[in-house]
Amino acid sequence: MDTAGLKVFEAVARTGGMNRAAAELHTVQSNVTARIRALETELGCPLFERHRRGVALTAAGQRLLPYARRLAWLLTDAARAARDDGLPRGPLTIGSLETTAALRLSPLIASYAAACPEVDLALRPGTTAELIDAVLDRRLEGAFVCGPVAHPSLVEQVMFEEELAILAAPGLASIEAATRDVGTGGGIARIVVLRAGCSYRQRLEALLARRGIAVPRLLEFGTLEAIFGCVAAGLGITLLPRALVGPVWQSGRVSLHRLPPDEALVTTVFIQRREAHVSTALRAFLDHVRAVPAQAELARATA
Amino acid sequence: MDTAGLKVFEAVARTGGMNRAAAELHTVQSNVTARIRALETELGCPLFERHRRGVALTAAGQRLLPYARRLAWLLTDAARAARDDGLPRGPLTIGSLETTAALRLSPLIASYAAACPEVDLALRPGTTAELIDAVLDRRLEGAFVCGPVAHPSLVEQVMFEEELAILAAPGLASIEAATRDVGTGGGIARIVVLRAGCSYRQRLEALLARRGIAVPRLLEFGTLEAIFGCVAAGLGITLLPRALVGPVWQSGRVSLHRLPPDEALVTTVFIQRREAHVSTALRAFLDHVRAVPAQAELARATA
DNA sequence: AAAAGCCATCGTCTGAAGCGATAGGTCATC
DNA sequence: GATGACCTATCGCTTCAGACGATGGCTTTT
Repeated sequence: MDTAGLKVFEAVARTGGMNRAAAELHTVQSNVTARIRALETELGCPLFERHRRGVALTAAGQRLLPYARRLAWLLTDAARAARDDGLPRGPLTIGSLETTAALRLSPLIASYAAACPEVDLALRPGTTAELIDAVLDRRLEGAFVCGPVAHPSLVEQVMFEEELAILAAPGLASIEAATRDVGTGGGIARIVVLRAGCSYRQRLEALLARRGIAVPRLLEFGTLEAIFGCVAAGLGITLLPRALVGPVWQSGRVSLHRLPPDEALVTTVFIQRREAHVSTALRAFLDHVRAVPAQAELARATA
Repeated sequence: MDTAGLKVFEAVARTGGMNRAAAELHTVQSNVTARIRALETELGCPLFERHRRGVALTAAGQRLLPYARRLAWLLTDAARAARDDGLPRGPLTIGSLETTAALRLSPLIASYAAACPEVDLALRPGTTAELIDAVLDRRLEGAFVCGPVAHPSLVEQVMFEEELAILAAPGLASIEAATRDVGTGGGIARIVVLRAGCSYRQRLEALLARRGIAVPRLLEFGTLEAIFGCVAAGLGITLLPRALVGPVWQSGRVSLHRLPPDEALVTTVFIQRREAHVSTALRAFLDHVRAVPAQAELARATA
């Protein structure tokens, strides 16, 4: 049993046919048949049921398939690990919540790019659920998401702690006033969220529910700037990290209502696949993320 | 890059020479050289430094080596998983603390062997540290050890909860009396432990230390029966699961001193390698272990 | 100086595996 | 039911990766 044979097996399983697998592997069908037969002979049990319109995995094949996939991943990881000489370089694709990117990462990207010019950094926004899927699928080396995650094939480390706050139109004296306005509706006051699966949406809905306010209608926007403008214009309220106001947006355009700590505090964690190779580029990025805010804190403290 | 090449690489790295690796792999040296060269060409970086007396791994080779090992393991796991048809059979090698084996597992082994006659069960005793090493080394499929373990490449599940108690010679009225006797020494009273690395030894020493008693001299025996006889003869005290007295040994030969719950309770966990194939034989064994004590409890409750 | 041990290289040869063609089966359409 | 589309199994041919054995160069030991 070798990797070549398992690659053929995986392709047949995925495409559901030996002809299709042969086309994908740039070889001929007879070859695929022979490899599968050799594999079946070696294992002593059939891996596919042959049907009129293709093949289907047997139980043994289904047991083997995840190993074939992991083997292929491990092989690419091995090559990457061996070639990685400790200097940060090459592609680095990580994901992040939109808010974390705006508030925490964007100031770091320029300095990271300057420190590691050989790295091609890609930062993909998404919701926590989307990013977890992408990391599990190996489309991302890791991601900043809303913690805790507690997934058995992921490891997580706490990177930031955010204080969430209600953002509403200026002039509303309290959360209660803001939420009452949302509750009564009135045609203009709604809750404004970034995307349907946004991590902070459930939190805002739960928060309103605890105050006896039915979840009102949603406004959904693709960018943080649109949300901010919308809130400033008095169209609704939203729940976002308090620190976004000030460094990212000028204060005064919205009123900011703080929440009790148990409702306000969320951790932002960085997730990676367990047992995957951590590239030097990623390690350098995480070191950078951890180091720079600490320096900023230090500067503020000594100022 | 394929498994054959990586197997050669692993053998060269382990034996430290191409000739030695060739002998081990039942091939000729020129072949090994060629495979290594091909691997180095493909990866674009040298894997070995050639010396007078053999070869040494470069940094890249050291990065690659763990992947080569994991690949070989994954391959054997894959074959096992594919061949495992859901019927418990084949070899099953697990480890256990001596006390857990005596108290919990020994009554189950006969019924498990009857239920799964095709399984060749081997139960290896050891200390927690030894068993953890053996599981990590893949010499054991899993082991019953003193929890919690909290090792990143192991998963653990709580299987039993034991109440530890001090066993001493009959006639000692209290723990204090027993420990005082131990503390004063007197030439005959010592603490008796199974083995140097025994899980309960540190616990007993800590327990004595909390009572202000310096750790006295040790008596060390290879079997539980020897310890029991030794304690019964008044040579010292020991710390063992309370339930051993009664089902396993006749009571009356020793006096049993209970401890407060925070000192007495220990969990016995079953550990396995994370992401290793769980054989049907092992799954059946764990089901058996979980099911039979429950039935015994039930029988006792309805009696 | 001789021997032993190590790795690199080369030419030879074999066998695993790729290729192409063919056969045999089922299903959909006419 | 004939035909064509589509699938897998099998066979003979061919090719190339890789195993083999011999040789050479190097260093250390005796």
